[in-house]
Amino acid sequence: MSDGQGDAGLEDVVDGLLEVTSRVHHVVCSVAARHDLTPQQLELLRMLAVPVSMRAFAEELSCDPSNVTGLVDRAERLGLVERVPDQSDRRVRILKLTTKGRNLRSTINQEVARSLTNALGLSTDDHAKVMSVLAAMTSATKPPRTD
Amino acid sequence: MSDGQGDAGLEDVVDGLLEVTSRVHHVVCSVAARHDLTPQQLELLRMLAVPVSMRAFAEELSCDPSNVTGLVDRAERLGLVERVPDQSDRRVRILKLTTKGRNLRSTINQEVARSLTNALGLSTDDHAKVMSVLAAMTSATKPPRTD
DNA sequence: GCTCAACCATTGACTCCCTCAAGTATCGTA
DNA sequence: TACGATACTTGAGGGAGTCAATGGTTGAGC
Repeated sequence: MSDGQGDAGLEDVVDGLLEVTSRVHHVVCSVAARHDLTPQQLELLRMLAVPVSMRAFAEELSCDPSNVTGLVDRAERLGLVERVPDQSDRRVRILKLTTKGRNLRSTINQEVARSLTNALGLSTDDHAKVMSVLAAMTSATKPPRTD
Repeated sequence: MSDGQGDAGLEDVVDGLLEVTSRVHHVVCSVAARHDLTPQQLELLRMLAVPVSMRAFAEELSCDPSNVTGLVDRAERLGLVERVPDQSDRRVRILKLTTKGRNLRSTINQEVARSLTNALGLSTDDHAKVMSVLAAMTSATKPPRTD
């Protein structure tokens, strides 16, 4: 519509991408709600496959460290995660899932996979083709630079 | 890892999907921040291509109507949107972009498209292949049922 | 025509998410 | 040992979101 015809399909790709993103978000919220979690708490569980420091976690999330404090406060209150003091540096707290947290993480991962499959019809698609498209997108630039 | 080999690739597809979703979200937040908007305000602009009632908007967003009130309050304060009383039903307020809102919407759409292209390497991909994958996902089930 | 249930939008109370600015404790180094 | 960096926390403040309750409006039945 705007300039030529070179990018004829780009607008559609962008719209499709945003639509898919919206559906994924919807699925994630729905699974989270089922377990009385916020989407952020669910994301915290997903990211804690391996213990990390508060600092490292804030960087992975690209957010302020003080935000992680609050996030972890609430997750700790739910008994999902614990702060373990680092042996070599007493300033550092290592975030680790509790047994309850690990179990919930596993359950949630399964439910997210199943719900996404239903919501997006993943099972009826050619996984290889889908993967190649997704892989191309995520490998384009390693750091999530936005511009 | 879990059961057989039938779903061998599903876990990877899910992970890839969540990774792409995360990157898209990051891009959207970044574009929004550039214009002193929250991601939700940006989404509001995107969705208001055509005027709708508060009620209809809440349904599109799958959220409580009172949330829309707040969202629109802030957008109105920024001069991006206005509430127009409906002629045929005086309970209803129609949401309409102002000229400023329409201009910003257009700018933002371009910026989102450009940033997504950069962040996900869309330009180097085969648009047709990407579109066919995205279309399959969004057409799988019309209503965004999550389960 | 009048009444009453249903409906649209708003308000207030509450929680979570998030950022920024300060503050505390610890580390590493000179 | 003193000092600048680093890791985390705290407090203030605002947006996002839900729920319950309220006011104005509509529409259907009597």
